[in-house]
Formats: sequence, C-alpha cells, structure tokens
Amino acid sequence: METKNIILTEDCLECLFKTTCNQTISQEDFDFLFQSTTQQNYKKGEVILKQGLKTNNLVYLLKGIVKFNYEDENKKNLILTITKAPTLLGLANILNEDVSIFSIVAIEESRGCLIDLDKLKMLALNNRLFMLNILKMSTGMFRSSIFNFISLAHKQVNGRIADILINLTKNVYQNNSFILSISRQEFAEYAGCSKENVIHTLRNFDNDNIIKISGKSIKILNLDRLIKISQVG
Amino acid sequence: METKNIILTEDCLECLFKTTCNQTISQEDFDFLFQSTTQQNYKKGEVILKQGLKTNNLVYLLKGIVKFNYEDENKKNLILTITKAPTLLGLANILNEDVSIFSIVAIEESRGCLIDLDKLKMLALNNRLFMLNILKMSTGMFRSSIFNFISLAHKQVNGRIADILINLTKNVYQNNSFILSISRQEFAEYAGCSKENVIHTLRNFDNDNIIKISGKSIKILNLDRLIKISQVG
DNA sequence: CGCGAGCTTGACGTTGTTCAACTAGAGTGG
DNA sequence: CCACTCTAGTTGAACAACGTCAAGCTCGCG
Repeated sequence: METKNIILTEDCLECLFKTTCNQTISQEDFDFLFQSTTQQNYKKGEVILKQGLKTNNLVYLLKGIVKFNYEDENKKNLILTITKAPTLLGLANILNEDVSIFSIVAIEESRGCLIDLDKLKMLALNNRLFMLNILKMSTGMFRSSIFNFISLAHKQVNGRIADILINLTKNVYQNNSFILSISRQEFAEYAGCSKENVIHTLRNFDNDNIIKISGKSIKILNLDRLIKISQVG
Repeated sequence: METKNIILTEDCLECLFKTTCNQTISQEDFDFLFQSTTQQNYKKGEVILKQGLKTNNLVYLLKGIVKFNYEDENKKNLILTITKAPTLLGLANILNEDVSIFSIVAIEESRGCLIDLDKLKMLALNNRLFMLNILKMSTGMFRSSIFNFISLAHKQVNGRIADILINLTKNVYQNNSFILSISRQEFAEYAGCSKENVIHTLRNFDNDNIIKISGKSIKILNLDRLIKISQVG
C-alpha cells in the first residue's frame, strides 16, 4: 500500500469532493482539510477500512470499485453492497464512536484520498451548509440500504440475483456489458445464497436469453425481463 | 384520529425531545418549535406516516409501539422493524425531498407529537449542535438497520425468529414475558417467511423449553439458547 | 506438462412454501 | 340465548426452492 503526501494532480483538480465542498466551504477551509490529506492506491482485494477497527479518517474514493463486506461470528462473509467511485466512504462512522461495523475492500484497482475525520468534524461544526451536505449523504445512504434490505428479505434467489445484475449494470459499471470484478463465491455472498445457486441461476438466465455469460464477462440482453423478475420476487 | 392544539401536559413536561433539545437549543428556539406542534392519538393499526406520501412533519412518539411497514408492488407487506416510544419518527425523510419509502403504523395505542419539518430545518441550520444530534440519530438508525439486514440476509428462519424474539424482549417490551402486539401474519412479514413457518418454529421453540407460548402471550425461558440459535444462523 | 484455484454440473437431502382442512374465539342478528 | 359467520390461528401433507456434497472441468501459471 503506497502512501505519499499529496501533490496537486489532475485527479485533485477534478476532485468531486472539492467541488462538493466548494459549494459550501471557503477556499481557506478547503485548504485546511486538503493539507492533511494523503492519497493511497489500493490493489484488488486490499482493505480500505477494516471491520472492528476505529478509523480516524474518511476516504474519498477517486477511482475504482469497492465492496462493503461484513464478516460474522462464524467467519462467513456477507457483501452489503458494491459501489464505484466517486464516493465518500466511512460516513457510517462519522459520529458513532464505535468501531466500523463492516469492512470496505477494493475489488478493482482503486485510489482514494484520506480525509482527517477530526478536521472534517471541526469544519462541519463551523459550517452548517457543509454539515447539511454530510447529513444528506448519510440519510441517502440509509434510504438506499433499505432497498437492498427489502430485496434480500422477501425475494427468492431469482429476484435477488436480478436485483444485483440491475445494480451492476445501472450503477456500478453503467454499461450493458461488463467484466465482473467478483468471484462466484463473492456473488453468492452478495445474494445471500450458495455459489452453486448463483451459477444455476445465471445459467438459467443465459438459457432464457436474458443475459449472455462467458466466465466473468456478462452482457445484459433483456433488462426489462430482469426488472420483471425482480418485481415478482 | 383526534387532533388538538397542544396544551402543556405532564407528558410535555417530561418530553424527552424537549430534554434532548434543551441540551443544544435555547428556550426561545424550543418554544418556537413547540408552538407549532400538535399532539395526536393513534389507535392500534392507525397509520402515522404513510408510504408514498410527502410529509412535512416529524413525529416524536411519546407513547406506544410502532412498526415500519413496506408494501411492495405486489401488495405484499414487509415489516422492517418494530420500535417503541420514546423515539423520533420520520428522520429518513428529513433531507431527501422524496416521498416516504415506508409507512409507520401504530401496533399499540400510541401518542405522538407532530413537529413541523420546515421549522426544525430552520433551527438545525442555525444551531450546529442540534444538527449534530440529528445527524447522530440518523447515522445511528443506519447502523442498526445494517444488523437487521444481516439477520435476514444470511440466516435461516430459526435464526431470524430468534433475532426477532430477542429484539422484542430486550428493546421493545423490555421484559421476559409480553403480550405480542402483532398477528402471526405480521410476525411472518417481519421474519420474511410464511406464517405457517412462524407457527411451526415457535412451536418447536416451545417444545424445546426455550419459550412458553399461549396465543399472543410469550414468555422467554432461555434467552441464552435463543442467542445461540441466532448466532449459528 | 502438471498443479491448483475457481468454476460447473447433477444428485440428494433439508428447509421452507403452498394448499386445504380444521379449530377456536369474537362479533352479529334473530 | 343460540345459531351463523368471519377472522386468526393451527396442523399436516405435497411440492418447490435451496444448500450440500462429490466429482469433473477449465484455465492460468510455474
């Protein structure tokens, strides 16, 4: 894991976090935050925030794709969600002093910008619009987690896998064809079922010409039918 | 549904929301909020906040027990959680202008205090500690929803029902014996399974002397074993 | 060429749903 | 006060969904 003091790079100039801040934060305030940030590169599989540890920084993900991973008492993994850059990671830990309840792990080569949590809190206290932004992101995260929750809670495997494929197409890869960043095992941990069940279900979707599968490469042929499957459960 | 302009009652004098506010809000500010509040009584089954509608108030629940209910496209219900007074309802809708994504329904005779959302926002903008409190409640809600999520996502019915019983005992009724406020059907909507499965599972727990059931009356005999069942899934 | 990790497949047993029949209790109207 | 009805709860059996297991496959890599 390579760490370096930040120098203005092209990424930084286009940094969306900066853009967000500038709407509500003065240049001085931003510089105050900015001085303490460091950039990190993460290889596929590398842990960005670790479950069970206290963290004293947020990570603004500049580039890459990550999974939110929860490991239970029996060492079984559950993927809560998969999300792509740009996004702010670690919001759930802002105010609750407790440890992180899940890990965030890169599933593609990624780059993040570490933001000092104490400094951010200081700014938030002194800047109400900035805090409003953070509050908005936080409640937004809560709202979107509800839908995940609903999907897993009372849909069968068909519907859950349809939901995951829809999320990957629309939000993560934003393309009808993509190379899956996760293994079949991880897909199963996302869908909350066995990996064999994932394989069977994907095969069925392929046979029904809803998707085209070849190893890690997936092409969505009929998004409407996926949405229909998601709806009936 | 009975509405009346608020008059200071004993409830109000002990109002926890007021107590919370007073830590971070001036008496004038509190009065400003307070003047616009109205109290409501809710009968069992009555809807407090309705899914699909925009709301312009939060509800501070003074007394009673409520369920968070999501109705899907096929009119099937899912109970997201059950919680008791005192608590603040509607936080998920504070900033996202969208409609409520679930309903909140009284499952016991309840009383709530309606707080004008616009006025609350105004205060929050002008009072950073107060906003910090709200942010804390919001992220706290997110964190606790994760655990629900995990329970439903990769535990079998045994484990989920154990989780529900534990939640009811520890948090909702805060007693080893209680009279269930929900029907078997609703229990099933909470556990994400069929009502017959709920009945069978509760019967098994009874036969194993883990709980004692008689209609709606439930007594927890062996909390440790419930916790163990929850852990193995 | 051979090894190993991830992937795939089908058989089988377990878990959970659906269905249909039955029971108990709570109104309701004569 | 007794039918009658309606709803919630209960039970068991048939059936479908899903997980587990064991075997074989593929592909990249040494």
